[in-house]
Amino acid sequence: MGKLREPLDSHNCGLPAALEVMGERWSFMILRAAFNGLHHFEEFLGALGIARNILSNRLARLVEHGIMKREPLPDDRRKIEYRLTEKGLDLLPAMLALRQWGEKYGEGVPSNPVLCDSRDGVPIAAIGIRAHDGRALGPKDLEWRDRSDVGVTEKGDDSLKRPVLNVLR
Amino acid sequence: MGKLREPLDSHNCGLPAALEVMGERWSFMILRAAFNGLHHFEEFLGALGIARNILSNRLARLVEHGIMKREPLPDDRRKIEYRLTEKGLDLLPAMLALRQWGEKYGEGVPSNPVLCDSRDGVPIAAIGIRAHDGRALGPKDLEWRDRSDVGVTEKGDDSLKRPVLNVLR
DNA sequence: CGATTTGCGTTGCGAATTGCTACTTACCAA
DNA sequence: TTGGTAAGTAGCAATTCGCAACGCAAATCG
Repeated sequence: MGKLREPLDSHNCGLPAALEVMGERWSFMILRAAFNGLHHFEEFLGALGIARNILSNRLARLVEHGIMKREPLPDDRRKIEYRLTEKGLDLLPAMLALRQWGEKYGEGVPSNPVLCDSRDGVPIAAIGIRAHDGRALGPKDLEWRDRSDVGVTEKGDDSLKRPVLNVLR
Repeated sequence: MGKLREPLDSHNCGLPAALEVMGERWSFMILRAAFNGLHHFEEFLGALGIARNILSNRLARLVEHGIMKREPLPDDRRKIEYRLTEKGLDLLPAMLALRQWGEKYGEGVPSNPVLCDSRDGVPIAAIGIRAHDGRALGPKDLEWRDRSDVGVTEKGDDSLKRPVLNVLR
């Protein structure tokens, strides 16, 4: 039957790579705190209910993977500033998508604060899937295609195309 | 800028709610497998390198939280079909955002298969943050605002003051 | 029919991870 | 010097993970 059954390991998917760090407990919560303006060990410690050794471990791991950077402050050399790197900032869409999902299905938890367009102060749109030209796409507008088949044929060989909706039913 | 320091617990953020299930190990990988068309216990078991008891536990938990549904097949009552629910399908944007991030910063892992617009077969756009009207936003176009401040006109512009809850989808 | 295989799940146990609490080291301030 | 703060470590209990073996009902085979 289906020829398109893939190994699912990290050789053909960025998801395992992403989860290597962000899949660990507290990673996303630490990141959220960082996005909300926290920068110091004791701040994270107070805001999340995390144990010291775990926080220490996670921060080291996030730094190690280039998601946060660690630099001692010159004016008080006890203090260490943890800041998001570019790589860390790039996780914002994933984090917001997760948060919006949790908010949609959670027990009436209206998230706060809310991320807004600074131009007009209006909250951002829901994170969603869009076509290359920006059109919003729903589950029925989507299909998995083999990478080698992408762009070359438009309506030629459909043998490698799979509708996403067969997942639903 | 100093006023916006929030408790970060699950009372004002959907992220902890989302992580309650999806933060556990293997949850995202199981979901990815489901999105790729796997439906049965032994299929998941073979595709991911997961232990039986863990898979059993995770599937039960995903079902328990309404992310997947479990139904025995009538033609072979040994077989159980695990399928994504609507709630599970709604995790696709978050999963894709994570995957794209992992792919961007991973060791040259071009993900396969690729999600495409079924209308023209072109791969979808990168998951990103957009304004309510669809404009793509960068990190510098964003600001956190208290929920009570959104919708009540800012900068004297009343044309956009309608309370935006779920603009898109 | 009886024997074997298949699909899904459970149990037991050692290993790894987490969490709690106390301790340490470096620094600043009086 | 004394006291307090910031970051990190150490020890130990509790939880979770992972592997292998076992259980069991439903299908399949001879």
